[in-house]
Amino acid sequence: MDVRTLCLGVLSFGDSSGYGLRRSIKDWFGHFGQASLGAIYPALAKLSAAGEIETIDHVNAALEKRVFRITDSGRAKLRDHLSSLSGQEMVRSPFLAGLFFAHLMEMDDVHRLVDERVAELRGEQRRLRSLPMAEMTEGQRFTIRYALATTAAGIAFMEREGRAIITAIGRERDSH
Amino acid sequence: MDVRTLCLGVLSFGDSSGYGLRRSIKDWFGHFGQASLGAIYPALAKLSAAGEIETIDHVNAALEKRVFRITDSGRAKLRDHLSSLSGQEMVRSPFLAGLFFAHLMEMDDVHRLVDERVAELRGEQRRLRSLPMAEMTEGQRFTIRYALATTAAGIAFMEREGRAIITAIGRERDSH
DNA sequence: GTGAACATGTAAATTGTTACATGATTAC
DNA sequence: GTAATCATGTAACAATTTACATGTTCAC
Repeated sequence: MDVRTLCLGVLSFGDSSGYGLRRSIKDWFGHFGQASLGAIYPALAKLSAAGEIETIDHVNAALEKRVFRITDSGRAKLRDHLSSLSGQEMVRSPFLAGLFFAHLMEMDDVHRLVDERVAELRGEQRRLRSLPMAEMTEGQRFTIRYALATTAAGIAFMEREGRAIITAIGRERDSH
Repeated sequence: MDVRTLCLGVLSFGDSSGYGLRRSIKDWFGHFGQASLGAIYPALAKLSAAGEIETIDHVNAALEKRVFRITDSGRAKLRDHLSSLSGQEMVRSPFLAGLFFAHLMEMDDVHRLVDERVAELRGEQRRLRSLPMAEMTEGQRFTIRYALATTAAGIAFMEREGRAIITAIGRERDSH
């Protein structure tokens, strides 16, 4: 799902500003997609030009704020994208990349990487648990349970082996 | 890790052609990074221009094949990149995106998505298990165990809830 | 009053995907 | 002979990141 579709996805639940979209994408979609502001605003411009979203007039002189609403054409486009999704997952993990090349790194950096990963996992767990599951559809709850299951497995693994790998890498280094 | 660094990473283990790099990245780094041929060849051109890799002369008139070798400067660059890695992970999951918006999809598409995800997970598990862990460094083995742990959690979850979610979404749809 | 969060946008640069274009080798 | 795999590269296009540039509102 690219940024354009992610935006349509959020807007299918209700109107939002560009800035609000960033928050929503981070908070609700964090476990399967992400988008930065610099990608969102151009995406919004393209969606507007294509008539898939429209700007809602809105009374606020001081704070410059544009609110967007998805159109019927936009809803159709979203459905369109959904029907062509695949089951693949793309993971980019600087953490695992670092560990894979730990033999070329400073021990301090390896240590930091492990600590950061644990913090990230716990943060993700917190985010997922704070989502209002009671108000969600079956599909939405499913994605959260799935993400919680893999996150929990990551945390359990790190708790079991996170400390040990540091000393193991150190030992391996000494023996060469 | 971008494609340039991924290439340097493979080449730090031994010489390779552009085509061979694609295979190696898929087979060894599949759990933390990916790169297509259309990205690898331009990356190789840039690395050559920067003197971080060099072409090895090589006797084969018929089959056009260039073999690359990492230089000292390339090894330094790789170490450089490694020291600035972070513990974040970026996941792009069309599968979870689809499930999140299952209420807008055809049931057939949801079904297909679930089946594809299970197949992907099993394929990934097979790939990870086929890697020669005995010949690897501690860090490399760690990345494989970590990936196996999260993959196994994904498979277990799908086996537990994969069938049920289809019927649950169907029920939810009927009741509205 | 100060810092965080809210708010919008542009632009340069980089990055990457997909398709095109071509041809050799290997195993069945 | 034919399909898969090996092999290199380009080009059009799409997408994204990061930094720049500016200003408001709110809570402490």
